[in-house]
Amino acid sequence: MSPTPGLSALDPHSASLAERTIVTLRKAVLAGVLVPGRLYSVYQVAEDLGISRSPVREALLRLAETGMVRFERNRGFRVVPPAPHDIAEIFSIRLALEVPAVRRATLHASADERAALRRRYEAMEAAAHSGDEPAFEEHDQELHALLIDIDGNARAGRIVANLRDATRLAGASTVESDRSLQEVLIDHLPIVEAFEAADAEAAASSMERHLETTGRLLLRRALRRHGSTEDESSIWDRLAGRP
Amino acid sequence: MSPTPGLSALDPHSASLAERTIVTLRKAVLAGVLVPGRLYSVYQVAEDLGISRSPVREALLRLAETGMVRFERNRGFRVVPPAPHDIAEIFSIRLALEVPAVRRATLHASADERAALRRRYEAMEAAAHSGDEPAFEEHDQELHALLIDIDGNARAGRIVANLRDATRLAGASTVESDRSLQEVLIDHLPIVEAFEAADAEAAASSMERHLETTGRLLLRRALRRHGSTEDESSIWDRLAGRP
DNA sequence: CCCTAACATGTAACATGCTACTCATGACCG
DNA sequence: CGGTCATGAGTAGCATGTTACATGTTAGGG
Repeated sequence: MSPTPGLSALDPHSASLAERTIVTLRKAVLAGVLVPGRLYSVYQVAEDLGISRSPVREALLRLAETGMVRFERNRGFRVVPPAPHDIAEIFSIRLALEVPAVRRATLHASADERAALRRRYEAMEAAAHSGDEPAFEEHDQELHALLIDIDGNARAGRIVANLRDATRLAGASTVESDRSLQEVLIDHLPIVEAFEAADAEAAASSMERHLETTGRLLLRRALRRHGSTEDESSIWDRLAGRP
Repeated sequence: MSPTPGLSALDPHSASLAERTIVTLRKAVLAGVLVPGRLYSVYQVAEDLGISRSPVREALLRLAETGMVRFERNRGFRVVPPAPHDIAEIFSIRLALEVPAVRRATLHASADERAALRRRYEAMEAAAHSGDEPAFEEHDQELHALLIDIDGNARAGRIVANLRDATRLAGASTVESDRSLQEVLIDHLPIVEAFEAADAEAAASSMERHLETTGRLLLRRALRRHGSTEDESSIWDRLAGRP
């Protein structure tokens, strides 16, 4: 059969409804439409979205696995902001995965990949200058994702993406109160520079520093929000310490 | 379609039905009741188990997330044995997570926890001596789980458990062909000894050695099964290398 | 004989029905 | 007045109905 160039596909076959619902619900949570702590029902959400309960339940189950949401049998479900301990767990794992990933990625990156990372960083930069925080967060996420992609470990990529999701609630709208976008931006710069210079060790240690400062910051916030008097460093060192 | 003999009876009577179905299906896969490659349907499995499609679908979706199973829209689902690349991915992640976890666990373990680990090892030992491979595998899994438990990172524990599951297919019934239970057992001994001696560095490096030898072994097997001529070390180093 | 397309079959994905449970409320009793 | 218990509303979890689609089969045209 003769191929028909230019007629490849009408969009990547629209994902399943459940899949799209995950995205929708994530946005709703981040936008504050779904308030942490309040009790919701699958019933109600399905009606609001104009779809049936099945895909909604499926989406929520997925989000429940990341810890973003918790089901209460015969009661409903809640959006749960991550507790301090969760933050520490998450960043401990991210440190373990992303630091070696960046080291390997730096060693094996192609010219195209270097250019792609640079473009991501410049997108972050632009978003920072125009003060577009949602876009900034988006590009931040994708920069991290790209590095893991280059490393070639798709599973690790999915794990890290899920972990990031779970922490979004702890950071999102309060980023600017503690740290300007500029500060977060320059936190990433050494990673990108070391990556481009093919200095794997420098890239790895830059990533380590970046994740540690970000993690500790979010941990402090979570402790404050919880009204806990516990010490940040003791929790951090216990779970994410690297002696 | 043909029935699936040997697939019946939901084991424990607790938790949700979907949860129990996950366990049942995992066992069915490991026992070879659900054959890799063959096309099954939710409909059929539900009937064999004497329950409805909902919990079965939910369970399969969970297993699909770990990569143990793959859905094909409007076709059915398959059990997929891990490809060589998957094995390398999985062990790369396990190395990243378990090595630091053991290091921290060793530093912070209580006397009770030391005793518990010792008991696990002795259980492995007993299973090895009596040649009970399923029990051996079980205790092996639980020894690793216990170490992560002691580290206190529940998320990491779940991640590693899922990864282990995904590789079970690659190892399971063929352990003895390449390696005796005794060999696997003594592979664990230095970890336990270092743990008891509170020598964190030794425990970490023993774990690293253990995971590397096991991972490489399973990788070789997967390559052979795939009829691939690719080099074990090039794949391994690319994904799990630690320069 | 090859190619095409209508058709039949079987399925995941989605929609809807049903049930046992949780919990708030308030009447009733000590 | 405080505590117990019926009761009713509302839900997750499970069961079942429905739909759109991917694929194997086969009839029909060249």
